[in-house]
Amino acid sequence: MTNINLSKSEENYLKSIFNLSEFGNKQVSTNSISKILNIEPASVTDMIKKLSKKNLIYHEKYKGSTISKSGIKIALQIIRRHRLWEVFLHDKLNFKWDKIHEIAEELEHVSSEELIDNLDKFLKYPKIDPHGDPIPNKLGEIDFVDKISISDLKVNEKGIVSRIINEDEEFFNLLKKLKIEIGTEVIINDKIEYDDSIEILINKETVIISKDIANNIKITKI
Amino acid sequence: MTNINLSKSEENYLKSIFNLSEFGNKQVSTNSISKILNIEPASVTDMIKKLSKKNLIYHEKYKGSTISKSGIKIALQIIRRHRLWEVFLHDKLNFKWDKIHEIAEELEHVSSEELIDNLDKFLKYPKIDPHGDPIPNKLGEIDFVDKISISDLKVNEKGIVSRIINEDEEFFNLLKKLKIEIGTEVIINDKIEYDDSIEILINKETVIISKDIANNIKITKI
DNA sequence: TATATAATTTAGGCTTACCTAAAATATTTA
DNA sequence: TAAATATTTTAGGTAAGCCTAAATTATATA
Repeated sequence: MTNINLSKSEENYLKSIFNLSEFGNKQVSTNSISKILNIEPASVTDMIKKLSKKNLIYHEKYKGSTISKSGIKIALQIIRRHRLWEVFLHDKLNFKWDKIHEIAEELEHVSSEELIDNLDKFLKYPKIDPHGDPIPNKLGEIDFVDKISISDLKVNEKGIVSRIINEDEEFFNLLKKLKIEIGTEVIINDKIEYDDSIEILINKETVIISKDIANNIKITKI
Repeated sequence: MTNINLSKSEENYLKSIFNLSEFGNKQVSTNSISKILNIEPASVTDMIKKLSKKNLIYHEKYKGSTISKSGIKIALQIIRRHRLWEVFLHDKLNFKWDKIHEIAEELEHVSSEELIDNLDKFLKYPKIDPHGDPIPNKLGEIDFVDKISISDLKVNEKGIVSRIINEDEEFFNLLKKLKIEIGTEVIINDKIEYDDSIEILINKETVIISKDIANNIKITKI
């Protein structure tokens, strides 16, 4: 079970396929990979063939791709690297929440296992990254929590912000404005039927957020 | 004066050419680049053309290559990244002296300037890396010191080990055996004419080292 | 200085990872 | 369900960065 050495491209495809597959459970279309990676469908087909030959994914012509057990294992390692670097960049190098993703995209492809394990130790084995996403451990084990977003709460229910899905700078700025960060307590005041927007109470202030925003903020119900 | 974005290959060539040129002063042969990078001379010629077109080096057909001002500037930035990462790996992640080079070879190509500046700050602006090599600052300024090696000392002269040139694991193990590290005080007991080996006193122990070993250990005369 | 040898370059090829255009297949809709 | 549309694949092409073999130029040596 020695680790195969994958190229940066192969790693990026595998990571995207894993993410799109919802932890390996869904078949992934060529088009969706194309969109996420900003690469033409024809090129995606090429890479799908390559990854299939390496048994990292299974592919049914014209139907879609499924990630294999070994593919998942590798994808989780890449995600582990990415999230550990994000913790480092945020906690140690004082990067802002919205800048870390881009740099971690590069760092995640430096593949020394010893490097990542030592980094993990140095950071004192963090469980989540600065976005609240769980960090897989050395074995690829990961906590599957926080599947609830603000929009899943009912009126008067409470939650603590645990994870931010959208990593764009604009979204980051919005959250800053709303004074929402990981750990913030949120209470649902009202759900507005007209457009599914939600009135919430944060830090004693009432704000209305759209359904889309609410979907992007995961919480732990309390 | 925006930074050109170079590929990993281009960066490696530029760094090698800079190193071989002795800070830009010497013309570098195609063959010497080929040997250092373990790439066939014909391929080196290809890349030389590419770097020439970008004005990072000057090339005279069949004669050799000289690194340009802007080439030097970029090379120093790559060296800066490499050495800062080495400090991080050694001081923060507790990597052994002989393992850091290989990993830093990868990390040095992650080119975010902000990343390197923040790393520099986090490490408290170190002046030398774990091998004793000086770290260029943000502007590419570098201390040119430690040009003297043990073999340059005369009998009875003293020095403090400041820099280890050879970065191989074997050399590292040898130094460990000899109890030589950066900061160690060395006194020359005798110079043996027969093969130019040198008898030195370290930590009250007398050892004889070959001229080659002595050449690879730079010192500050005291 | 002529010749042998060494260094360098040119020419042509390969793989990776992308592309566009066209063909094949699947899905939606009338 | 047939036609229109969307998705996916195939075919053929490109640039980067490497390769080998052969040609060219420089250097060393007899």
